[in-house]
Amino acid sequence: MGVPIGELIPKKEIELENLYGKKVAIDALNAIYQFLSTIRQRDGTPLMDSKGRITSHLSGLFYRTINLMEAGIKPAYVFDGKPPEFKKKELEKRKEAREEAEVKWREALARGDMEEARKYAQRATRVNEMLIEDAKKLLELMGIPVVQAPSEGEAQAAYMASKGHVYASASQDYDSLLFGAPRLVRNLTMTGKRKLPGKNVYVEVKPELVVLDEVLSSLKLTREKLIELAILVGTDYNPGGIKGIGPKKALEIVRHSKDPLAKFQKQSEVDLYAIKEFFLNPPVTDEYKLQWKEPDEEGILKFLCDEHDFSEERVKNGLERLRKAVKAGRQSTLESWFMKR
DNA sequence: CATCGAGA
DNA sequence: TCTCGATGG
Repeated sequence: MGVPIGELIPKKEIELENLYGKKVAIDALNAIYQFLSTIRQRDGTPLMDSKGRITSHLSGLFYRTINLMEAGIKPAYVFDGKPPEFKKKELEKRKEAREEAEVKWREALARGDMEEARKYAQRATRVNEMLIEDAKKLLELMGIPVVQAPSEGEAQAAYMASKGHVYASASQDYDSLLFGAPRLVRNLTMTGKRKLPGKNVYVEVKPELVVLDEVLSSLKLTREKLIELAILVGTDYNPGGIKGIGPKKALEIVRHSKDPLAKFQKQSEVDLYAIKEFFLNPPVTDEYKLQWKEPDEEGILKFLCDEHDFSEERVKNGLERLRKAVKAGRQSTLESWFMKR
């Protein structure tokens, strides 16, 4: 699940309003996972239509995207392409963890322990091709740009941000910083009240802004050194990192060593230099169009209500808000265009 | 995640 | 008007 360097990263809480008028590239899979794991009943069952097809992600995408648009934020969703070969190990590890969680989910259900059941159900969250296709279809109907990354979505989002085509990359993970995103927004798809795991306590979750330059200057590192640090503590491509090395130690090592990967390469099964190269120069594409169009309201009603049993009243209400938000966005884009001259 | 409505 | 728990699909 991304790089465990959160404790080293300076970040500042912001308000949604601070992102008014900004375009952001959202890591679609990251968002979909969040929706799938949080939008559930208390026993952990996800939302489903009458045919048993999961709809939690559609609900989350639909309402959250509308809320972002209403806040004047223009989201583009970036979907993963083919994962790099050296991610296989991590993907297998995740699959095993999910299968284990699924067993525990069933056990907790049988005991009638709903709290535990929900916890493990969340961990058992799986994303398949069908879910992705449905998500893309909904976003396209909504007139929201869908970007297909050749490889990692985070890398593509970072590229778009570094080009200045979007203000920031949005994800829970810090990987896009390694990929060179000048700005990262966290908590964009899960802002609001959230239950703390374990305790029955709710906290207000606000979006966080992470600025790459500030990260680097506060840690006194270059981006290359930050990548090396990440590789020492573990990335999706070398899960677990180097045994016995946590963020603190890793920071010392990369600060003082010219080539920190060298002495750890022999005790590592994976090619650490290949990982570094991947973070520095990931496959990305220029083939994307960032255009927010009028939603296809009839298509959305057909898709969400007829096919997936959403409430017509709620969807129509959402569409009304979306239509207004798109119009307001147009207006503000036009204004700023005239302001520049 | 979101919305909704009951009850303070 | 606000908070909270249930429900949505």
